[in-house]
This record gives sequence, C-alpha cells and structure tokens, in this order.
Amino acid sequence: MRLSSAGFSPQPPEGEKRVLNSELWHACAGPLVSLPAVGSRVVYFPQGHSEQVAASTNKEVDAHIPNYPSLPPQLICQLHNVTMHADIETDEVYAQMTLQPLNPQEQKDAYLPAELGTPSKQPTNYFCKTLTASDTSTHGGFSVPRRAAEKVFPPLDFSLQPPAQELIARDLHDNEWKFRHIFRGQPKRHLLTTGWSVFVSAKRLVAGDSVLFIWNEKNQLLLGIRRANRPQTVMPSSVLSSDSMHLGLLAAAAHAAATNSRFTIFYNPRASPSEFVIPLAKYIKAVYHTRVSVGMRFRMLFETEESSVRRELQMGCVVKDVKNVLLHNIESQIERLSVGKLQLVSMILDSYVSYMGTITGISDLDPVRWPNSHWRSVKVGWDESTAGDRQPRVSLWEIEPLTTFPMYSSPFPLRLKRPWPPGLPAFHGIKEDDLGMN
Amino acid sequence: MRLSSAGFSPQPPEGEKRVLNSELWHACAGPLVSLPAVGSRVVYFPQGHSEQVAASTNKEVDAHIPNYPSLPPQLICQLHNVTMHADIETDEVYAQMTLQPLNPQEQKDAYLPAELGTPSKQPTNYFCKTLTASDTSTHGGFSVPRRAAEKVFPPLDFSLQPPAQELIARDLHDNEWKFRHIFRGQPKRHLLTTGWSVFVSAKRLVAGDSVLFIWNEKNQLLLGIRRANRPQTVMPSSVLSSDSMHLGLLAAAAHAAATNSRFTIFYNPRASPSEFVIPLAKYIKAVYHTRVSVGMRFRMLFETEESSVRRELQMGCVVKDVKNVLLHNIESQIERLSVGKLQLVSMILDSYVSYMGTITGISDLDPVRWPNSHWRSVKVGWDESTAGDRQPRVSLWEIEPLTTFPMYSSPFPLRLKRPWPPGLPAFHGIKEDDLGMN
DNA sequence: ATGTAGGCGCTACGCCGACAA
DNA sequence: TTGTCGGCGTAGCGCCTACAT
Repeated sequence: MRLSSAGFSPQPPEGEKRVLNSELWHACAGPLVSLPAVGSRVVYFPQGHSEQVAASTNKEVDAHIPNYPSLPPQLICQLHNVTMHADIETDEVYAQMTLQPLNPQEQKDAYLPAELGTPSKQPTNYFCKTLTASDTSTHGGFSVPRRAAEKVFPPLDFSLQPPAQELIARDLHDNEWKFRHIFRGQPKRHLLTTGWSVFVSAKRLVAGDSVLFIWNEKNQLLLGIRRANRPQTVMPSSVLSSDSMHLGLLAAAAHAAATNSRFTIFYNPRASPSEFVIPLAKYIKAVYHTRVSVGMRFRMLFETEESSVRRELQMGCVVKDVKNVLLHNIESQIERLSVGKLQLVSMILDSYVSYMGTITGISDLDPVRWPNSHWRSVKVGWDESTAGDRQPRVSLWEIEPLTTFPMYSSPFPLRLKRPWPPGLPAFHGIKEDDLGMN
Repeated sequence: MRLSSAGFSPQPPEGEKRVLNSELWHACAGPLVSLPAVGSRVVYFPQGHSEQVAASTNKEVDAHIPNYPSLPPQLICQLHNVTMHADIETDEVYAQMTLQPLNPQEQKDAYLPAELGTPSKQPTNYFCKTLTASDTSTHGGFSVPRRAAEKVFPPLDFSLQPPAQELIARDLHDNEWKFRHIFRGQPKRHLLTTGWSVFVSAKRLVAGDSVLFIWNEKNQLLLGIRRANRPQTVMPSSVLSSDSMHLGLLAAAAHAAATNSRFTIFYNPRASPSEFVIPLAKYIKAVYHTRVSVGMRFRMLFETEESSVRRELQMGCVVKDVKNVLLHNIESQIERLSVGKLQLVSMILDSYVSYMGTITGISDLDPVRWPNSHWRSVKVGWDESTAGDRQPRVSLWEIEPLTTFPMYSSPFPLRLKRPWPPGLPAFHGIKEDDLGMN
C-alpha cells in the first residue's frame, strides 16, 4: 500500500466506547471553546445549529424549507449528557449533547436562580505548534519549540551524545505514534525525526495546521491536531441533501419541544461559526442584565492566527484581553507550575486576540422565520479593515460592551508590569459575577 | 507536500456546473443500478431512504424517533430532475433527484396507463478491472487485461519497439491523469506504468477496488473507480446526529406530501442497500400484476464478486440470468461492435449473478411505523448457505418469481450454443412487457 | 493471459549541519 | 530561538524480465 501504516495500530471503530481525554479534546477544540456542564441548564438555538450545517455543507438554508412555527428560536433545556468524540477520518473533535427542553413551569423557574456551572477542564500542561512549511515538507522532521519540549516532553538523558529518546504518543483514537526525539544541531535544538513524516502523511497535515502534545492523568503522552481553517471543508453529503439536514435538526428540536423529550445534537466547534448551546446563566446575563444600544462600543474574543496578531500588534490597534475562563486557567497553572505570573499571562494571552467594534443596530436576523430571536440580533461594524470576513452580526453573549462600567472589581488584581501600550484603551476590571459560565 | 499532485489539475469544486458523463456515472454505479427517466412517475420509499442513512451512518433508526402518521410508506411522485454527481473526497457516485408528490387525483390516474420510460444509458464500450495486489503495490504498474486494452485503448503503433503511448484520462471531477501505456514483456502484455502509482495513492485505491475506462462522445478517455464494499464506510457525521438525519428525510417527504411541493433527495447506489425510487410501472407491475405466495421460488440479481462467482460455479449451483436492461445492452453492443453474440452475452453475464430462494412469508417490515408498506414485505430464505449476509427481506420488484409462467415469449431468441450445465434450472423466456423498466 | 517476484537503477526521502532572521 | 537550505547516504519506488498458473 502506498500510505505506510507504520506506527499505526488500528482500533475497532465500531466500539468507540473508550472515553476521549477531556483535556485533549479541549486542546484540539481551541481555547475559546467551552462545553456547558452536564446537568446544567442551557439555551439551544436552532438557528445556530442550522448555521453549523450550512457551514459544513457550504450551502445556505433554502427558502422553501418549511417554517416550524411551533419551534421557538431558543429552547431552554436541561443538558443531560455530553460526550466528546473525534472524527475517524479527519480527527476533528465534536461533542454529542443530549438535551431535554424544560416544560413551561420549569422555564419560568429557570429565570430565577443564578446557576453555577463548573468550568470546563481547559488543558494546563500542553503545547500547540502551528506547522511550518519545513515541518510538513518531506525534507526533514519537526522542529520542537524549546520551551515546549522542556515543558511537556520527558527530560532527555544529556549524557548521551546526542541526547535522544523515543516518544510514544497516542492520538484521539488511541492509536500509537512513535517519534524519535533528538537534541542536536548548532545551535542545539529539539527535533522529532524518525516517525514524524508518516504521521504527517497519515493525518494529511499541511503547513498551517497545528499539532499539540499533552499529558493525561496516566502519564501518557497524547497527541492531537487542529487543522487550519480551510476556505471551506466541504462535508461529503452524498447521502442526504443539505435541505434534509436543515429540516432534520428543526424537526428533532420541534418534536422534542412539543413533547418535552430528549434529543441529541452534535456540536463541532471547528465547523460551527458560533456556539449554539449556551449556558443559561450566560444567556440571561447577556440578554437581561446588560444594556446595549446602537453606537455602543464593544470587544469580542477571537482565536489567534499568529500572522494576523503580529500585524495587528505592529499597527498598535489590538487589545489583548483576559476574561472568564482565563482566570481559571491562570490560577490553576500558577498553582501547578512555578512560572512567573507575567510570563504565564503573556503565554495565555498569545492564544487570544480581541477585536473592537461598534454596535450599529439591533434587529432580527430573520424576521420571517425567527421573529424575536436573540441569535445574532446585534449588527456590528468592526474597527479593523482587515476584519472584512468577520460576521456582521453577533449575539449579545459573544460581546463585551465597553461603555458599561464594571459592576464589580476584579478578585484577581491583574496588573501588567510593563507599561500599557499607548493608544490602547485601558483594561477594565474583570467581573467576578460570571456565574460560573464557561 | 507528501502526496504528490503530479498529473492532478485542480478544478473549482464550488461550480460543479460541469455535467458528469452519464455512461461514466453508470459504469461506476455498477451494472444493476438504474435511474428512472426524468419526467417519469416514480414511487419513493421513505423507509428505503432511511435505510441509506442507516447504512451510511452505521446506525439503526432509533425507536424514539417520532412517527409521521401523515407520511405514507410510499409516495407516487413526478421525477422532475436527476443530476449525477461524484463525491469530492471518495469519487463515490450519487444522484440528486427532485421529486414532487402527485395530488390525489393524479395518484388515481397514475394507476391507469403503463408508462414507458427510457432505459438508462448503460455504458457500452468500456472495461472495468478489479485491482490485484500487484496493481496497487508500489512495486509495479497496472496490468491491463488484453481484450480490454484492445477494445478501449487507442491502438498502439506496433512499429515502435516496444509499442507505447501516453494515455490521458479524465476522472469524475474532470481532472486529467496521464499514464504511460506500454506493450512489452514475455509473453507480451499491456501495462500502465508511469503515472499509475500517483493515481493509486491519490485515490487511495486498495486491492479489491475497481477501475474502469470508458470513452465519451467527444472521443476522450474517461476514468472512474468503484470501491470494494468495505465492511462499513462510516460516514463522517460529526455535524449532525443520525437521528436528525432520519428525521430530516421524513420531515422533507412529509412536508412535500402535505403540500404537493418538490423535495430533493440523494441516492447513493453504492451506499444504499436497495433502490428507494422505483419507476411507477415497475412498482405497479410487481405489486398488482404479479402473484406471489409463501413457498414460491424466486431469483434475484446481484452484482458479481469474482471470487464468489468462481466458487459458486464450481459448486454448480448458480444460475446466471439475463433480464430487462440487458437486452438493451446486448442489442446496442451487437450493433456497434463486431463481436459474436455468444461472446458478448458471456461478457455481460460475467457482471451478474442471481441467487435463488424461497418466499417464507409476506408481512410488514415495521407494522408500527409503516403499516401496509410494500417495502421489504417479502420474507425470504436463500438457497446458498454462503448467502448468510443477504437481506432476509426483499421487495416485490426486486425478485422474479419462478413458478409463474412467462407471459410472453422472448423477442430475442437467446440460445446458448454450448449445452446448458446439468443440474441447473432451465432458462425461462424473457418478458418483453418490461414497460421500459430496468 | 496475467499475477507475482527477483533484479537493479535512480529518485526523493529524510538525517545532518550551516546559516540567517 | 527556529525556519530554511545545501549536503549526502540510502530506502524504496518503479521499470524491466522470468516464471508460474
């Protein structure tokens, strides 16, 4: 066979009983992705679910798809179950969630208490590198960033010349991959050589994709991939029309809503434009406890692509932001690692970038099909001209208004020791009443 | 990059406006697959459609999927449009059909006239070979069966030593592939060498898969693949649950039936256990004009897998059969080619095998969800013990009862010159009132 | 007639520093 | 610190025939 399967021990795919490591899943999903806690109450948006299908099939929802008047634009649900999976073909991570719409009485109750969810397990001791052309070329191996190798790879025996060892890493499907890890060259550097190229070709990695290494609790090295945002990764839909898919999720939600019975959805964070299962508390806070109006300034988090970040930094017009989950990350990492706060904060900051914009309108995204929906009800204009491909509409819970004053002061006095770059808006305090979201 | 793309000229996938060659599509779909004629009336079976999803997602339809009482088990439809496609990733062929349920009055009319469909264009001048281990190994090229090369490849210039030429073939996506075609060795043979291996690796072909070459009307060489029946080709459904998919097709059909509006379905002949869009005439004939009863013997066509055929032939218990469309094939080929009838018939026969069995019962497959459905209403027992994986239930239009006498004599007196193998049931006449069905 | 294997030339895979950036 | 390149040794790709079935 052409594609060598050396180092690849096939697993029975049917079973899939093995539970995917949660931290590996989150690492592959990306830093901004969070899953609501099992047992908590969430809000489900058929529109957002539909957008995931549209983005995957690369086809907009057709006009002749019937309306579901009985299906409200948002469904308050009990989240019964969440399981993490990875696509057999692509290693894309996705989550399966079992939702149960609340009955009318429960829905009323839902607005009363502030629900405390548990923050999702964000990985702590891992590293993620975006592959360069050299990394994916057949000419050589993989250049390991120095700090990453020292942080997550087992220490080398430096009495050897050159120092080297065999690394065994398990991917999302529990297949083993073996790599030769060597420390050589002038100046000295960490490299993965033998075994690397078969991995690259088997996973069909290209420059721009990312790989990440992480330890599990059983002291095993895990290995995940995060593919670059392809222009469009067309899903093979040779078996069901995209229209039927749209209808399918609507019908499933409508039936569940009508009977208050459970239904199942798949959330693919890399394929979906936005999260469409939101913690109830986050939704309530954004919709009922935050005042927004046209003309208001806001900011919103995005995942980093190195290139754009550097460019923006040079232009001096990007605000880095720390919020919500990051606090959890920082605290836990500071406890575990003996690294300086500032260094750690800057490490984490490197994964995010926030863009600023102005609210230009508040209206229904689809007044016919989904009147009075909060999904993408906010029309926005982005500051950067480079943000041409950003969504012109966002949902309230995705943005952070800037003109409202912080209601509480931060419990975690984050102060940068170096001066705040001139021309940037001042950091405003981090709210502590985040209600446990994320 | 690891996978060389030499000989691969990328096409814009978004457009997909180019129309797929019909004969190539049918060649890839296999000899038993036929598409109803555009404009004709057909019967659509939600159950069969559901089976296609189940087979693709490798997941049975869940019990908690709601019923669609308003959706009958079969829908008589006008077939407005049929387009042929091929999966970008796998080259799997599939068809997109636009159906419109007939209103009640039209439904009644439908049972009156016998509708004459046009037989689908089955390829005539082509060849198909199942790849051997040598064909797919990196050690060498592709061994072209002699008759195939002489029939479909351009004639070689035998003044050259050795005779050789460059073949250019276009795949289902109109990508060009170049192969060196050479006639050498002792004894002499046709081989594809340079260019073959990149094709094998790009298409990820393995031993057991088939390739086929065919000419289009513009005198271009076309190239398709037919993958072996993998144990299960799990569809990447990281974006929509199989439950939602089942619901989706039901909802689409129910909505279309309720409003007599058009809907769209995908038919993937290699993934679907059975055809679920049947020419109306074929349905009517099988259901209303054929008497079947428990204990009756029947036979049914299947596609050939060489190995099983050889084994069965040795056991002397297989009946090869010619029926319906085959007549069309034979006649057109005899006109075009100057090959003897017997030779041609035996060539075509090699693509089919029919298994025999006994009807053991007639009942609803799913009495709760789909009462009074003709879908797989016939419970059968197969003669061969090797047919353990065959469906225990079939539909009336899939089988050919043997105890009924032929209603008409054959217009095409097919007589084998060699004696009919002893122990085999006698050939019965071929019916001419096939109403254009395939 | 055609699947497989041995022989063997040569491409390109992949391991190594040397350089910048 | 790390991306890319020139260098090179060699595994294995791929073209040929021989042989068996």
